[in-house]
Amino acid sequence: MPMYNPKEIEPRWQKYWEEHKVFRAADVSDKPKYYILDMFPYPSGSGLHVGHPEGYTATDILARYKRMRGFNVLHPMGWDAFGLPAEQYAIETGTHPRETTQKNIATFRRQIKMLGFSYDWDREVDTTDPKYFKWTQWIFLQLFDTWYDAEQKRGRPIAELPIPAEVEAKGPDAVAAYRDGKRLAYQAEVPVNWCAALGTVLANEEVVDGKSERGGHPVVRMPLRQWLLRITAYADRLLEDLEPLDWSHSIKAMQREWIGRSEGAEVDFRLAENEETIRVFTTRPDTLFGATYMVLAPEHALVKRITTARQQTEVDEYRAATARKSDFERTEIAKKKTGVFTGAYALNPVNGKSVPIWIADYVLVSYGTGAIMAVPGHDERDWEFAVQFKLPIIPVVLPPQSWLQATDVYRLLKEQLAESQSDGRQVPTMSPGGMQVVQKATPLWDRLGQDLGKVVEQLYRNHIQLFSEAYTDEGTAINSGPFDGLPTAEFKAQITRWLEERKQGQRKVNYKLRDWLFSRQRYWGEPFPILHEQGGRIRPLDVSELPLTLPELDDFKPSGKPEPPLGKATGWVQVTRDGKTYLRETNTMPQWAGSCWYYLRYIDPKNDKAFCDPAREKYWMPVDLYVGGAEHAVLHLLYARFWHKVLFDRGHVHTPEPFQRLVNQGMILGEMEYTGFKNNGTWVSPTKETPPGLETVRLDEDQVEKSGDSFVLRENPKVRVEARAYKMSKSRGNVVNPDEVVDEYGADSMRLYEMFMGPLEATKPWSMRGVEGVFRFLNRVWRLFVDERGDSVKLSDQVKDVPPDKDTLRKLHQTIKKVTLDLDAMSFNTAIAAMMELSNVLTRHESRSRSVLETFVLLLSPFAPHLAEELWLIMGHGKTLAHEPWPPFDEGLTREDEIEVPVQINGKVRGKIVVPADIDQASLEKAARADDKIQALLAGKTIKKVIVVPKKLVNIVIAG
RNA sequence: GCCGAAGUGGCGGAAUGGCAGACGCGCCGGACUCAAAAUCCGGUUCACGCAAGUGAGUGUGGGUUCAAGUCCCACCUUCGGCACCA
Repeated sequence: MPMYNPKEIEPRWQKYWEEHKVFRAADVSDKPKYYILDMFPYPSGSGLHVGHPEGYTATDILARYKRMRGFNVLHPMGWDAFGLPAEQYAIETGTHPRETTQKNIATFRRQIKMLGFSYDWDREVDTTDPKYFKWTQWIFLQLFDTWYDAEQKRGRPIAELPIPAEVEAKGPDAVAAYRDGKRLAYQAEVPVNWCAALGTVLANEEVVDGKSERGGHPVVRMPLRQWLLRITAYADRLLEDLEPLDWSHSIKAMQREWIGRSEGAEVDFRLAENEETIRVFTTRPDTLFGATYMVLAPEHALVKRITTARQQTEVDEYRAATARKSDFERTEIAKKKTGVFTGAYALNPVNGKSVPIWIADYVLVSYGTGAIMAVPGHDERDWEFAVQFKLPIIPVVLPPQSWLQATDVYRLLKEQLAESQSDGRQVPTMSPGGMQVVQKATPLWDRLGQDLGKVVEQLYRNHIQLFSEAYTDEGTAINSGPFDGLPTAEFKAQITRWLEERKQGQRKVNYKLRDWLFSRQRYWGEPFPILHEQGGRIRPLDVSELPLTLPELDDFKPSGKPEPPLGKATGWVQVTRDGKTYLRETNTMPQWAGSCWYYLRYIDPKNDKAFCDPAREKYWMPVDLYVGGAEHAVLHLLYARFWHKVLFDRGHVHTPEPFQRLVNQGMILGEMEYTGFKNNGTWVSPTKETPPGLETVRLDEDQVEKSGDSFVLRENPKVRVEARAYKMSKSRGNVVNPDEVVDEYGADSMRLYEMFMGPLEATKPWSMRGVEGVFRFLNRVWRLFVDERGDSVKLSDQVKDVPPDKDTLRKLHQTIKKVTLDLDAMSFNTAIAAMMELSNVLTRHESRSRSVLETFVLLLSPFAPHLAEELWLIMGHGKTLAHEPWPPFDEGLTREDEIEVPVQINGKVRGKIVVPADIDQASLEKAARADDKIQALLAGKTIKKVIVVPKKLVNIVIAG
């Protein structure tokens, strides 16, 4: 009974591939290279998830395809194995994270191998392997040894940093401190997100809604000495170099937004009372004349010095309250603005007017200068604040009429006008605000020729308080002294020059991007290769001392204080060098570190002299295609690009960008679920906000039916039910385990289904029935070759050494063409559909041409490699098909002899004609007109126009 | 609120401005079978009709065009990201 048996076939071929090293990438080769990379996984304890193999299958298909197209393909896999869960588990059970990690890696490796991916396993990397993180530490030392030369726009060795004479004069300590302050890896006392439950500091991006991303524990802000990486120095280059990359528009947009470049000016406001100045950043220097107050962030250093005695208590209280709030709370309660007056005043540099200085938590200390000039007329936040605290509002930008006429003021006056013209009756009810508008408008009415537009404009100029919101776009300057009448852009340029001439301001570019908080108070991470001398001097380890491995610990429990657990390893921490005693850095690197450069290590994974051999780097880089989940759209990709640029500046890699093309696979959701709702036992339809406390009932597919736009209960069609697929999660119980799928249908079916579900980049629900569908397809393919009724596995008698008939040959070449073009476009689902069509055609034939079947196997082989290898073997080939040339197609053979062309009358299909494929335009029109049905419909009508699209259609336009 | 992606049969989805629904699932009918499963063949957007057919139809409303799922404008919904960034 030689049935298709993936359980037997698949392990056998996996063993063959491994033993024969079929997928080894040559380090040097005359062939063109193709580097195709997957985002390597974090080997979690729960094993592989069906989401992982989606991207891996896509890249594997392409890797196999590219090999057949004659490329030397680099397709590696590895493990991003440092991470919190293993340490969390160690804290709970005392198991060493290394042990947990190795176990998890073994599971992942087994699961990934079971799917038959063509990885070059000799290149496997593991970020927790000292042979690997030796070079992670080495790259950190490169960052430590680099400063950013803003003039040359590149990172340079710290030894080349010019030391100012006055620093030099203060001695070697001052010079060292100066250097340390310029390095790309530097220490600073920064307010960090301290998570007591995890016993660690989290990066901003690891904090979601004021809670830790992992575990959902509360997070508070506290100042701590930390390592930071000066990624902000590279902000401009990270932005500019994004442009030419072949990445999706949306990922580029997300990165751009994250970097958040904004152009504007820094302006200095002198204090009224003393010599202090407050520097603010603004993107709208053209609104300076409308600055009626200033706001400092509560944490701003100047607050202490400027607060007057009278306001002291209030300010202190406000500052204390702010410090207690997490970032989350600060934004949560953002609906209503809060703040207090400091008692101090500053002088507006453009007109010398005195403006009050407030503090408020809507100003962030970490952006710009931590202080703003408030222009309530033209900034929404300032408007709200000014209304709240009754601060003056001065309009300095005249909005266009289109905006003015969309305001409540305009609408109100218009209504008023209509009322009075109709019967002169008083408007029965009018708000006090409305009354005011009318009252202010009345004297203007006759003076401005009863022009409503002019009246509203005049009201805007003189009574801006009547309006309900700030106008924040560009317009024409008003109330701005000599600058009146200038359009915004021109004004900005002029005022910036004006400020620069008076040394009161300058052009300035700001970024949302912050320096990267690079240290963690954890055990399971790369130790920093840094020694601390008493007195604060730091000394990097020598390259020869790398790798610096982790000390063994008895327990991994956090101290509950911000001190990292490595501090417990006293023997490890104390070091003597050249007779001096040093303390090792006890922070460790974050999980991102290892993943920032792994793609380089794959190129030369065993090198112990360098992170990567330069000649090999030159051959393989950049990565031609990088595939992974969109969750890494910003951080991983931004961090990796940053490290790559530093390595580039320091001459270690030859491309400024690591990943030429990036594709994000979509998420795979659980199976579609139907949910009904019951209230006290009675079925109810869900509403927009379904009240809590309703009983939810999982419904079977045949209990529901479609009615209009929604699904309803079959037994009671008045009751709507919810139909949707959810994210897979343990708690929902809708997780699909690849082991089970492979066990039941085999790896080839799993692979094929993952690709057949829909476009790679789309989010799509899983369906076990769908897996069964592709499994049936593979069974049909098997039966094309093998007679299942025979006693042993051998080629079916129906396969004959005969040339194919014309139709089959055409279908074959059409399929080759379709599959080839679809692979190049990564449209895997339609390529599979094309192969299904071919197999459907072949199934119908009693006898099958051997040459057609051979070509078909080659087409199928990247998708279902095990089955394809087996069939190739059955056809009598002695070795793997992995390096067989990809079948070419003959364009001439794909063409049909006859085609069916629709004939339309006024755009509606009214008939179809069969004509020779190479028919000329005139004959096609003639044939269309000659068709019986068409003639009948045309009888007695006037033809206005005939459109003939060669080989496509004829459209006859008639009158009436 | 802002940015991005997407809305097509019962479901997943397919369609260089040129026959909407390829392919698969599900369902219906038939063949094979004592029967079932598996397999093979046929049908399957909806409405009306015995049928030939007719009409409607790609989130909604407008527009461009001989022709719109596809292009333009406005809006709605869902998903992803960002969110007091001055």
